[in-house]
Amino acid sequence: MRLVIADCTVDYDGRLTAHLPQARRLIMVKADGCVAIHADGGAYKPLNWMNAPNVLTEHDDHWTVVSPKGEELLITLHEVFEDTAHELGNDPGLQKDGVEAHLQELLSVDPEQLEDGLKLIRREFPTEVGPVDLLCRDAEGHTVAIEIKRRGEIDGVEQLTRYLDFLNRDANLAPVRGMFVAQEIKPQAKTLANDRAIDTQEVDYDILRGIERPQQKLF
Amino acid sequence: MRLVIADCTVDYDGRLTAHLPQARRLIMVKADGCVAIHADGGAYKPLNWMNAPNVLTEHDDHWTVVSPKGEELLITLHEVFEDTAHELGNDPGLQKDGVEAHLQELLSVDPEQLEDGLKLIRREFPTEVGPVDLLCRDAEGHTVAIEIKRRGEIDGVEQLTRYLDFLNRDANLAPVRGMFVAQEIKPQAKTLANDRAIDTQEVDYDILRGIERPQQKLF
DNA sequence: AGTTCCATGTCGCGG
DNA sequence: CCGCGACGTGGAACT
Repeated sequence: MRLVIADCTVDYDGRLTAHLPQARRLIMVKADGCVAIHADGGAYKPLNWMNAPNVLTEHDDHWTVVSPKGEELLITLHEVFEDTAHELGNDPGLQKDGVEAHLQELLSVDPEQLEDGLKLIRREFPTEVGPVDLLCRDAEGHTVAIEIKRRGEIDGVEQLTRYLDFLNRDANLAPVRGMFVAQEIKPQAKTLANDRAIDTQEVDYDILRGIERPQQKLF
Repeated sequence: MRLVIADCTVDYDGRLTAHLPQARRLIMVKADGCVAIHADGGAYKPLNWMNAPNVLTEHDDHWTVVSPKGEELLITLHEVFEDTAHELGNDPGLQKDGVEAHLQELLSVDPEQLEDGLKLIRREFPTEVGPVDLLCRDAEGHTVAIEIKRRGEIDGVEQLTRYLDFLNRDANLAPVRGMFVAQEIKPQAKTLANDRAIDTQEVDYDILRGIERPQQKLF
């Protein structure tokens, strides 16, 4: 990884056209060839960047970075204050916990957490417009399509609505009702779901995780 | 901006729980207090980060970064290879061109680029489910709701469909037809729009921009 | 390669 | 401060 601190001007021409006036910034060049221009604020997002793969060419007072997709970055260097490089090696990578896949897994193990008598038919049940997170049968034998999100927003309700449209065309499954499940459901999403007779339910990840391993709670 | 190259182990506990095994990485601390842990690849996104505001506390062999929202980052330093700091000052910021807002502006000036006889009623016409980009009246006096995207995908068609639902409940406006406009419309979006009797139209940003300043083209 | 959907999305704007 | 939509979204999983 190469780190350059410099007064620079930057021009980007690709998916849009953008320009950075002269200022002191960090230019980061990673081993995979990607380039990022950072200011001293604005979270982790750079002001400007080029994703790998790229061809970086250094001239006297400017660099050009060109991607095979026709994007181009021109970095004009007015004064360089530091220019260092370090071998970091391959990173073992991030281990995550607590995302949607895990929520889905927890609920597929025990759908009754959502409603008494609910039994899993299939996880990731395929339809022509994509897979339904959980397809279940309720206590009365009716089919229930369940969409799971970490955060329930209007898009998720639309997605479930499309699934329901298609599922209800299948005489073996119809009538199919919908259930929208998330750790947190936004008011607008709740309203839209209601309007379409889709049940909504908020779930607590920590409680579900606890339920998954009840033996750990005995002591 | 402070740049540290070090062998480190990182634990994050916040919106999710995550862990980074020991490896050599860049730790970037910006003036606003945000922290990012970068590997030597993976585009501009860091492996792990904390957005400002934060409290960073340095101990002998580890740092803790705590945000007021209850997120926490623990960086254990095994060996430090470089630790530098630079004053960058405030950045004048990025100047952009070519995004949706600009497309909307160009088309609002001259809706006839989309269809002969089309007249603007209002830009960002409000409905209960959000603002319609352009509301127009066509040559026959009928209302047309126009949704503009840079890239036309299925979500945009859904969005326009919701607007049409609500607009058509207004007796002063109904019947309202829809037009979906983008620089590029994906096949699936086109199919869905067709199925719902929504016109689709692809526009060329450069041509529109040229049309906006016809006087410049006279010479 | 093309498409879909998730994300610790981030960012900016309007209420 | 929250809600909502755009983003040069990026990235992964799947067809």
